[in-house]
Amino acid sequence: MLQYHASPPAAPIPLDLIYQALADPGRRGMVERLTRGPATVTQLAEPLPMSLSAVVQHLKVLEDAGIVRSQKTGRVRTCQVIPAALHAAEQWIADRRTFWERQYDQLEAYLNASSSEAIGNQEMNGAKDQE
Amino acid sequence: MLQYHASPPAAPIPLDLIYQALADPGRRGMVERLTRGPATVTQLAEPLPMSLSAVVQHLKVLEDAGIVRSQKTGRVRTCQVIPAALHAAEQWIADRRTFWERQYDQLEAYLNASSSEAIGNQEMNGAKDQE
DNA sequence: ATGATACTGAAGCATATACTTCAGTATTGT
DNA sequence: ACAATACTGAAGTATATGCTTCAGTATCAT
Repeated sequence: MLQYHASPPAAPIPLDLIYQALADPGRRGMVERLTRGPATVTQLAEPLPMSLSAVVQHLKVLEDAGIVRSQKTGRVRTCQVIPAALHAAEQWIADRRTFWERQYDQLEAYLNASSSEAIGNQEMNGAKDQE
Repeated sequence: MLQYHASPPAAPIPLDLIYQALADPGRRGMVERLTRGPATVTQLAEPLPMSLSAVVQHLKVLEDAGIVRSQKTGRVRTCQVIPAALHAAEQWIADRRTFWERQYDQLEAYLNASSSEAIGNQEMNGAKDQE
């Protein structure tokens, strides 16, 4: 069975670079295009309102972030997505989500338990305090 | 029933700002702290190796991205996470993932179907390393 | 061989980021 | 009242980002 985790993680690329790479709409457009299949630099550039040079620079950001891989054959550079990096970015958020879901569950429980009391206190502090 | 989607989405904050906000390790640290419960600005600043002013500036980035909300009571500003923005960021990646998973499924199917043939098609490969 | 194609790479430039320090302003504790 | 606390906001500065243009260098097609 072919797994998309199959490629060697090589280096655990820092989330800094991954999120930074995704922060640009042009780069997200490139990723979006690449999730539909491999593409050349020129194809990636085609819908974008900027020079080829600029696109190549964006591509470098994506490659440095480990989101995209490319190789040249003849004069054409073909690019494709590497799922692992995006997966790491998704996972970081998912991990936090388990926390805040629990937090909201606790808040919900608290509100249910004290529904007869004054709820409109001015602070969210009222719900929980720690440290 | 209290839902964490309950808060009004107000504006659909652009992914640019959300990913940009997450690109900084200090800000991710702040989010991480806030997923464990509300905190004051000073509490957020405590583990970070920078001035309070810097932390307040990071907080502004998180608020502009819709990731964090805060309000002041007396002289204390208390902050908490707003799940919606992070959920949007997670969702964007999840949406792409369905594409590349399908893509890999197709590749897998292709490989299975043509396992007796030459695998080295020219599409992505050549396995040319050149840099 | 010649020209078109597909990049590559260096410079330059305007704006954005990530801080710093310093000088305030309300609140709160004693 | 007075000092400590918890920020707030303006400047200033160094580096990073997101482009541009221009001048190449390899292919590839004819």
